[in-house]
Amino acid sequence: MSLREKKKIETKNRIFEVSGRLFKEKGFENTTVDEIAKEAGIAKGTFFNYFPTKEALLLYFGEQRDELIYNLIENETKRSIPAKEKITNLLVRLAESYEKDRELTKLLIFEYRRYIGYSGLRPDNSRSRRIIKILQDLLEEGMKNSEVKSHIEAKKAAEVLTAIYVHSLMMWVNADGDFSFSSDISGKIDLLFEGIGD
Amino acid sequence: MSLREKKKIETKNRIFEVSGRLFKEKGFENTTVDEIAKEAGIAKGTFFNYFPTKEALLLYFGEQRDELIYNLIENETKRSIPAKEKITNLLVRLAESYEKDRELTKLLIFEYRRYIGYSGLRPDNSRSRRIIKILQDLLEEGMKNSEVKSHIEAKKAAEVLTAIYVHSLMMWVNADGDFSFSSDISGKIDLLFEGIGD
DNA sequence: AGTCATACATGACCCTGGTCATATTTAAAG
DNA sequence: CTTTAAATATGACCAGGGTCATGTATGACT
Repeated sequence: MSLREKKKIETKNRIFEVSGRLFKEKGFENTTVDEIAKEAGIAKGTFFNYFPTKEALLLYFGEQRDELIYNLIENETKRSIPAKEKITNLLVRLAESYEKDRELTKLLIFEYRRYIGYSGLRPDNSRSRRIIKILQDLLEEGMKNSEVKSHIEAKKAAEVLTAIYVHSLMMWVNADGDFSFSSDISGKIDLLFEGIGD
Repeated sequence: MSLREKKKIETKNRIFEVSGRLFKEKGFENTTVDEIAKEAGIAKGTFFNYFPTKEALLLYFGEQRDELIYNLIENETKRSIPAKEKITNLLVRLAESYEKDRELTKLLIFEYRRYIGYSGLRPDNSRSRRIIKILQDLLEEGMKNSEVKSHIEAKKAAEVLTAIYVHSLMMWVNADGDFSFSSDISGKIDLLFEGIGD
């Protein structure tokens, strides 16, 4: 590893850490790129060598967290409990991981979407793709164990679960602890498993 | 109505119409407040007397459309067909109303979420509250007609339906006509009505 | 009709995200 | 060791959203 590579990694990390701190202190909008650069000890223009836009910091934050969480969670889904419980635990666990940095999480959820919406890029959307894949696998496993009806389309059901999760997460993040995510989403997953048609 | 009130309404409408046209032509980001103001025949600073931010145009656009659509749709739900079909028709109808202005819709969906996220207010959230209310009413009616299980919590089920709708709408808007919203959401509503647990 | 208060219009200015010509540092080649 | 190439750093500058001191138009009151 050359000096260049080493310094590059260090600088990027320093920018990332400084910005994370400032976002928590003052919020995303009230934090300027200029002050991030100053605190990180670089020129403002240099910032953009590392992150293409201010919002890209949020994406990076999301990526960093994802790597950590999904590995933990994928291990967890290997336990021998019914599919429904696994799914609920997974989604509750996911939500809990956001508790520590609630403000950043809120920003990530809302700004991330804005960024995608404006960029004109077809969102790779690997994040929700990944959740859907995990849920789909769990559902297919549940089919093998006769816990999930075998004729349903697992991908579609996984998309429904993802929709429930995302929507509930947004309500929860906004509610500032006014209700229990766990019992809220459990109730909704119950509805899906049991069905509401008479 | 004084001359002042009259001119105020006219100016606001003119700004709104001009901006709507420019957004379609060039996109939201590529349209500047300066050119909107010029085309509307006002000074740039005057624009902000009518709309607090550029993004507020999107919210206003959403409000205007809502008034139109919900009235049409509330009438439609009075027909005598099963609850499930009513719900599906409602959501498909809602989505179809966005077809004409797909790009604006995409922006509106994202911007609306951002607005909620940042408002710091407990979101009155009248938009999704309204959808949830309509869906809840439909579900309760379905309970009376033995089309929906009577022991379920209608509000929670309505929230699940809303989550499915919003998530599917975003996927559809992003997919640029790569799949049929109608059959996608019908399949998901089927899953919810039938249940996936074995 | 004249005066005063209020609402609205204006455009110069400010701030911030981002750009890019220029300078500096590091690594590779001879 | 010297030269060249590539990578990175810098800060002046630009564009666009938004602000606000100043000017103008309208309405209410006498």
